[in-house]
Amino acid sequence: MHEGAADGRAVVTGGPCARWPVEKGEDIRRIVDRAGDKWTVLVIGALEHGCLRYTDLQRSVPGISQRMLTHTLRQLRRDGLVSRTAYPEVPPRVEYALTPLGATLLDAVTILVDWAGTHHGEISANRAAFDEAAPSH
Amino acid sequence: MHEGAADGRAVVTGGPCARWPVEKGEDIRRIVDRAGDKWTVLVIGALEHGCLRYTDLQRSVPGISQRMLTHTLRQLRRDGLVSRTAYPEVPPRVEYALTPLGATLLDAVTILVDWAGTHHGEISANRAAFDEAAPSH
DNA sequence: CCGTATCCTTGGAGATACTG
DNA sequence: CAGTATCTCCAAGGATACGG
Repeated sequence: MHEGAADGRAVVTGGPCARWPVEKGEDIRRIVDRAGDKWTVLVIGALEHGCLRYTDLQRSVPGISQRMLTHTLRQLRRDGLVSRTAYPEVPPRVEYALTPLGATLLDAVTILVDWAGTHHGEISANRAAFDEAAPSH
Repeated sequence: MHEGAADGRAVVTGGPCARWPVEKGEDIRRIVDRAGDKWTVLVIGALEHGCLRYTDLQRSVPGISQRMLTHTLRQLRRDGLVSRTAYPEVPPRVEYALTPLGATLLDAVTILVDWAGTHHGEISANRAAFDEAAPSH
């Protein structure tokens, strides 16, 4: 880390630090991307209280399309975040539930949601003020 | 909204609970959406150590285009998450920094990133196993 | 009931070129 | 240096219809 630049010139900004999940953390970036995904968050949120079946999930996550529900569930299963249990019954029944790993993600995501809930008012106010200052451009 | 259906039918799964950020929490949903945004996360991550100027941010967040950097910064400023300071100098200089509010978001997001880092290996393994079990379909 | 397959639209995002 | 403006592309996602 060659900061400091002891030449008397402007040092203010700190330079290219980026010890964060860039470069090397491509994988992590993709995971965060998925974890922050709109439908992902809502689906695992819906599974917070226990297992749900397909149609229940559809009802629990208003606005989601079959396509997206199926797709999201597939990703989550693939990552081992939710489990799928199919009962070979006359009217087919399939239940989805969070895995232990999925539960830990729920925790992390809940923090973010809580953050949004806590500061939602402040942010709205900020937006209003900003838009006020910059009418349309 | 004609839900409820008090007809005594199947109750197993818990029904449409969704005491989560659905319906009413449209605002929260949008905030989470933004907070989970790829570039947003990377930009505030880059600002973790202090203020940076425009070009420094470009270097700190490899792969970001000017368009996206400008756009992301605008959103963040609008939400009051980062501040912008322009110095009226001969070669223009503009510095961006996290606001206190932005710092709290960084905390929340860091938890998610840490989660990704912690379970990244496990997830990769899960994916491999899943893809193994379902070759192409 | 539980999905998969297909079409089609929208806007997110990169590349490029230009101003203050 | 610090952006803005414009074009284009592509893929995420909704609607719909069908299969197990």
